[in-house]
Amino acid sequence: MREDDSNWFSKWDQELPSPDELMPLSQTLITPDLALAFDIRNPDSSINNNNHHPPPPPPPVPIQPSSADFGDSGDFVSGAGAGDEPARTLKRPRLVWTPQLHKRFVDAVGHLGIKNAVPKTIMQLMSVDGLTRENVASHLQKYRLYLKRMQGISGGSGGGVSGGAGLVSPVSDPATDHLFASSPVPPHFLHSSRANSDHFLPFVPVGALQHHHQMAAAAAAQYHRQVAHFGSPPNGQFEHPFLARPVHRIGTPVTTPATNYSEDLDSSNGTGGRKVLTLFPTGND
DNA sequence: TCCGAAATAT
DNA sequence: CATATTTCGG
Repeated sequence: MREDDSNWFSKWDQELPSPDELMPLSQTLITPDLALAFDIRNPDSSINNNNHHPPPPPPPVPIQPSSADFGDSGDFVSGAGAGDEPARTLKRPRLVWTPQLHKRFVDAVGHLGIKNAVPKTIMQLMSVDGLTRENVASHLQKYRLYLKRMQGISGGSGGGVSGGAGLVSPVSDPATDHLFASSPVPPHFLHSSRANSDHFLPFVPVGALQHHHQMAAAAAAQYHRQVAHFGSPPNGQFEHPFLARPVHRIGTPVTTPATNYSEDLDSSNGTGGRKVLTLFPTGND
């Protein structure tokens, strides 16, 4: 009996290319644009890490910077093309759920249990800066649908598919695998509500008690449209998250999967270019 | 207030 | 078309 028999995610460790996931849950979700805006560049060479104060200013509350002119309609800054002001009207761009991010999501849900898997809790457990409840809620919704779908198909509790050829696909459904299908799904997810508070979790709710942080997040000027969009293989391993900077680690002799390429995919799509902020996990997942 | 699903936008 | 955001009802 292995000790990890109960942990379904333990398997992932082996499957995952980077088994070095020993860090407590705590990812600083930052958007590239944000990082750039904040001037958070990676000091090449040299270990940086200054204990000195953190980067300038995470402008805690960019929102409502000055209550000088609001209150009455009239500020329709519609045009503003070039130097737009991100100060007000903070419209968060689109969130890109990367496999890694999704994994975290599933992790949290798995440990909480479907029953307690509520957006707020999940969000807190994930401890991902920048992630908001809405984001999680939306994703959670889709996730539940996905689980239900898969269960209905493979479960076959209904019985018989009389007449029509049932045709059940064990895994990887062409119509279902867009993101969830590629992510590990806890087997015992849809169990009946079970008493909670039993899953021993090696999890450390770091975000649970966040220090006094005041909703830092987004805000910053968004200029260039950086779309880091890495394609996702149909049914292959996830690719490594693009690193903001080549933080070459000494080890890693082999590996070095060249699969990581940030090609500039021309956004010549119907809608044209789109600005998307991608949250990247700090570290490897 | 928060969660859940629908509706809407991209 | 798929996915994420926003709105609406409980």
